[in-house]
Amino acid sequence: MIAGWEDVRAEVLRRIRARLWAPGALIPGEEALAAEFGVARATVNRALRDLAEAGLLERRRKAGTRVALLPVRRATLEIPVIRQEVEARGQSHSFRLLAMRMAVPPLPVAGQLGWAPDAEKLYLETLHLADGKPYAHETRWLDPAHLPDPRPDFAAVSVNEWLVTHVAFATGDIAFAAEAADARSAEVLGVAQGAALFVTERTTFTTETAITFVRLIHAPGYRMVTMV
Amino acid sequence: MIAGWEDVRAEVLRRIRARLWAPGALIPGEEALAAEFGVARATVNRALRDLAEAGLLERRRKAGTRVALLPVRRATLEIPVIRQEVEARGQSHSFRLLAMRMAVPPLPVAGQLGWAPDAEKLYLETLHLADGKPYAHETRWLDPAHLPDPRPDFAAVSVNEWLVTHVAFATGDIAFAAEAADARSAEVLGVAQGAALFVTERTTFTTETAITFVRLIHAPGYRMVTMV
DNA sequence: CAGTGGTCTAGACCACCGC
DNA sequence: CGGTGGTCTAGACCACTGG
Repeated sequence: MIAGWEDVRAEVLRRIRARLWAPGALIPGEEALAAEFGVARATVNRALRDLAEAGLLERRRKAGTRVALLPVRRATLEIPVIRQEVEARGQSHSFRLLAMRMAVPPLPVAGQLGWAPDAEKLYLETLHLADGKPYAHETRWLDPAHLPDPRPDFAAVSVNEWLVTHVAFATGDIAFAAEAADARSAEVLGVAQGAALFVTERTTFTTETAITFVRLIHAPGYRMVTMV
Repeated sequence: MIAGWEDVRAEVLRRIRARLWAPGALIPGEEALAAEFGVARATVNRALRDLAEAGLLERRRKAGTRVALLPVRRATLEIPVIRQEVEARGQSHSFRLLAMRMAVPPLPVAGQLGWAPDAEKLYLETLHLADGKPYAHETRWLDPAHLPDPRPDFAAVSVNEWLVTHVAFATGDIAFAAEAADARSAEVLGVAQGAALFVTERTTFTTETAITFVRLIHAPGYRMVTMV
């Protein structure tokens, strides 16, 4: 018995899996499916839209709905505040502010953020600890124009967390890579130079200008996991 | 003028950014917002549901809708077939099947997949090339029970691609990590042992049983990028 | 131009769960 | 228990775009 949109989705999914509807094939229109399942068209729409967002269907007006030829796997990553991430592992989080100074960012950084190439910005370096052991080495460039006049005490509240809770949500991009530990990260994290480390880079923009660029160099063994 | 659900979403987002609705605060109910914006409640619902999925709002029946205290950043990764990934970079994709044999998987692999610890499975090793240069080293364990009787010619069609197009869509998990190149990967990819490499691990299940476990060891310089 | 998906509406019922 | 979000319906109009 098909009642809700999740039932519709399940049935459509079954037909795709069973190859009743082969990859690339056109499936019946919303109206037809609504009639077949005995539900409203809006209910079918909800189900098909969900499958399309998952990458299993391709929908175009007038052209109809097709089973995706090469279903793109979409994985959703949750990127929590470091403190949450550490505490979720049952460890206690702490951090040390290693450096905070005004400086001119490297050209590639300034370029990506759309900052003037010789303008001084705030540079922050933080070591995050889990149960007192090095967890991640954070280096960050921050446009101080986005800070309130009495600057927040970043030795008490981590920059990461202050920004998340006090700066307007914005867009940005995230990149992941594997890098060999440089001298500084090796020293800070207590690993050998050249060790393979997982690096996260995030750029955050408000509607127009870049707020911050942060590199998070994770201690060895770090894995980023997601469910599909 | 607010007309569609995207307008509602934009306005709600504006109020969150402007801190008219502070983190943790209860926002008006759907009925109230619908009245204020002059739209149907379903339209408000669509907008708020979208923001909740994005991690900016927390919604609970009876409790109402609150602005998330620590907005979880959610990033959606698209994990294409390797051939698509390479071709999207404007390069030509090719591959070489380096090994294909029946063998007993290592205990951790068998364990994670729920396979009997001493059952033989199909082991496949593939080198993917972009413009003829090593792009990724793929090692895979595959349950041959999911293959048709005349086994597909994996020297002609990459395992990756055959599975995507011929095996029912399923669930699974994905993990990313940085690892030092072992002897084999170093040799195959033409890099020094110990080089920092980006590794993707995927486990794929049908409704009940595991189909395959694949490790993709990317050549140096690989970056996985996502937009938020 | 006509068919398909995208969306809106007004009203309704219901599941959940804080109070 | 009662309020809130979750969902369904029937009908409608519209945007897009393939033929």
